Amino acid sequence: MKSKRQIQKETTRQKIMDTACRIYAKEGFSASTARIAKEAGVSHGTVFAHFQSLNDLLECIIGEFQISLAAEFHDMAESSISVSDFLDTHLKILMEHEDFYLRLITERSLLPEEVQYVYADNQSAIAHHFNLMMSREMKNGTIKEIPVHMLFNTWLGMIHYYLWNKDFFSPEEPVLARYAGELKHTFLSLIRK
Amino acid sequence: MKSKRQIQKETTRQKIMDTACRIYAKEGFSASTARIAKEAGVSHGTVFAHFQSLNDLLECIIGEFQISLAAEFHDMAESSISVSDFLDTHLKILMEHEDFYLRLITERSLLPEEVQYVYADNQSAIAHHFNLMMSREMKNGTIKEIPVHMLFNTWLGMIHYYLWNKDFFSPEEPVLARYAGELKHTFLSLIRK
Amino acid sequence: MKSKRQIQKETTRQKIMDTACRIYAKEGFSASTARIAKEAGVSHGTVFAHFQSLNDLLECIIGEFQISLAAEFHDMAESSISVSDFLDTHLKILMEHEDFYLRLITERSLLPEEVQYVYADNQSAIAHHFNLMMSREMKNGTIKEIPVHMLFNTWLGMIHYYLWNKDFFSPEEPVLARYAGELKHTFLSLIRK
Amino acid sequence: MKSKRQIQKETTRQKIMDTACRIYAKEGFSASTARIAKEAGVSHGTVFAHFQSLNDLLECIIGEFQISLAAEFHDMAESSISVSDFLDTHLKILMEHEDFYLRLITERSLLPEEVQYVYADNQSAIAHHFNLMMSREMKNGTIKEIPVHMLFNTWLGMIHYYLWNKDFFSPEEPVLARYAGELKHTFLSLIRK
DNA sequence: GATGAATGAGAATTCATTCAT
DNA sequence: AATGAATGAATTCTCATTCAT
Repeated sequence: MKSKRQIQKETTRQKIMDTACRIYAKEGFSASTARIAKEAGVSHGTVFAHFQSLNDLLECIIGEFQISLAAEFHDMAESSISVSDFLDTHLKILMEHEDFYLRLITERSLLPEEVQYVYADNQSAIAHHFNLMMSREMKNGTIKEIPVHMLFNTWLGMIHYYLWNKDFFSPEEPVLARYAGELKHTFLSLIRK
Repeated sequence: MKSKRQIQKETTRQKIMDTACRIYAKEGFSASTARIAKEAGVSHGTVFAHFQSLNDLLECIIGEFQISLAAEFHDMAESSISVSDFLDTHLKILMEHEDFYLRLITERSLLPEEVQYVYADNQSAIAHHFNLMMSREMKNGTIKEIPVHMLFNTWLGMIHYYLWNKDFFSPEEPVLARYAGELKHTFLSLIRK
Repeated sequence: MKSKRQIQKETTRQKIMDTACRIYAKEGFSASTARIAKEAGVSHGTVFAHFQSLNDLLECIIGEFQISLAAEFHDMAESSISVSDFLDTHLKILMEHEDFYLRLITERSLLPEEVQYVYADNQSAIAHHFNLMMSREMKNGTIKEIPVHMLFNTWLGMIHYYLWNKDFFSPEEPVLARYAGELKHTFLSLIRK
Repeated sequence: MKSKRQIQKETTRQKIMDTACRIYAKEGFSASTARIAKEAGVSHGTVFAHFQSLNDLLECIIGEFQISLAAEFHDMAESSISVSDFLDTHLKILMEHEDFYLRLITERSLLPEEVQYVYADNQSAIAHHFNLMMSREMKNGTIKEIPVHMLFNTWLGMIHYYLWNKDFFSPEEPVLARYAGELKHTFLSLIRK
């Protein structure tokens, strides 16, 4: 059982992470630690009482995000049998985290190196599921014979392209929700024999 | 006819732009104005004598870049008849400017909003050429019946995906040169009936 | 008789002081209170439960150090008859505490004013012994007729000079151990008629 | 001939250095750059426009100080023939810079390493003059046969001891002025046969 | 037109100290 | 008595921008 103080600590830490996450999602990773502290309702020093450095904060936030994504993807892999289901679920998961995911892919270069590895690891987990499924379909002869990694890159490329150009495609509302159908349909048309 | 002074002014302006362009391509858009001035061999103040602000400088540089890209694309459109040729030329043009183009798409969030419109405008010029060609091919029945704008987004999505993940795909040497063949081949396989 | 709680309190207090002393000797007085608490195995707050402030801690530590030095000097005074013995013992005592003593004299400016008085008091105790002995020798006609306080200042000046320039004279190993003989010999040569 | 701006620049730089020097002499090297800027009547940023970093400022200030001391010592070496003259001049030079010199020797450990070499270099220049003179005297048989480097260390040890204990010996007025005579007399008595 | 010294508003980070638990 | 999370002022340093020369 946790003591009151442990709970308080965890609460504060989570408050900082949530606030940072929200601000990063809304305005990007260049938000200052002072800004985050203020918005989280804690002192500037408190941020550094919980995180060694800004990099550490970023690592934790992005790590947590990736872990939660990975968990969702894992569940997805179990349940989704058809390619169509898979793409639906993939899009659905990304849609639920669109803002933050968008920042992650558009501002990746601003982030410390360590964080980027976390990202890469996670992507390859998804790729693995994707590839297994596509290989199966290919054997069944329902889709074209194209190296599976290229199929994955094409699919993710399409999604990222829409996210990346969100302000062009859908400045106000979420892009993925709006174009999910079209994306999936196009991809399926492309891979179909 | 231009006075000597006007020529001098133009020369200085171009020197600043060229230097900034080179530095941005090499090290990203976080390079400081002082750094650019020094490398261009002019005083720090001169940068602001020619450009109202850093944003203005960025706008000009990126605008110029897009215009030059657009010009190259225009020439391309004339000469390239087949889809295969078109993709080759598109890749070739991007390959020639890979460094700067990569910075442009990976660090876009650092750039002022105004710049982003410039970018969009240009992309649609390319899209126009692309769409014309694809429509023609579709009529000829050589490729699948898929909305042309989706084909364009898929193609550009693939290219950007490789650029954006350069550090994963090809950290040392240019990505596009290395994967141009695979990209083109995959795309052609996908759109073929 | 002390209650268990009082004993515990005293133990903790001493643990903090010992740890601080060790850290200060090794790394200087800029060590943080958090660092000391951690190394002592107590919470950061505990340091301030035992000492009103950092200054208070420093005062206590340095006070204790001086008292222990004074006690050792007192014993020395009893047993050492000749000047040569006296100098030997003086050096021996300082050698045993070289690290902390060195920090004390090289980083004195970081210390609170109050501490500096503690230091002064102790030095005069040593001076007293020194002076008694030198006066006796002077009467015996074995050494030059020079005001005893000047002899003391010369002697201590020499020692401090070597400590203060330790990084020049003997960066790795203890300075005093290395130069004790030379120091003593020189001083004796100087005061001899 | 210097332009107005060059003069202005030099003036500002010197103003910062002079102010820093004054503050350091009065209050020690822990004075903040903001404090120095304010007192010098310039913006905080200006300090860093003239000096790359705090370390750089310190290096410049201490370097300049040592150079000026070295110059004075050099002149001294020419003119002072007797040991007595030498000691007088040495004391006189130090007396003229007592405050800063005192900070330099009492807070040396707080200073960046690079600075410490500057200090060491200068000391050895003085030592060289001192040793030449003492060797000569020793040959003449007017003083005791003691290794010259030990004589130097004893002399400098005495001076530093008085400076270091200034608050004990002479808290209000300069120490060296007050004790110069006694210091010189004692040293001469000690080295005389 | 070009200069470059000066600006000052931030940035991340540290640390002695407090106080509710 | 001991805890340790929270504080916030202070630190060095960066950088786009201005303006007198």
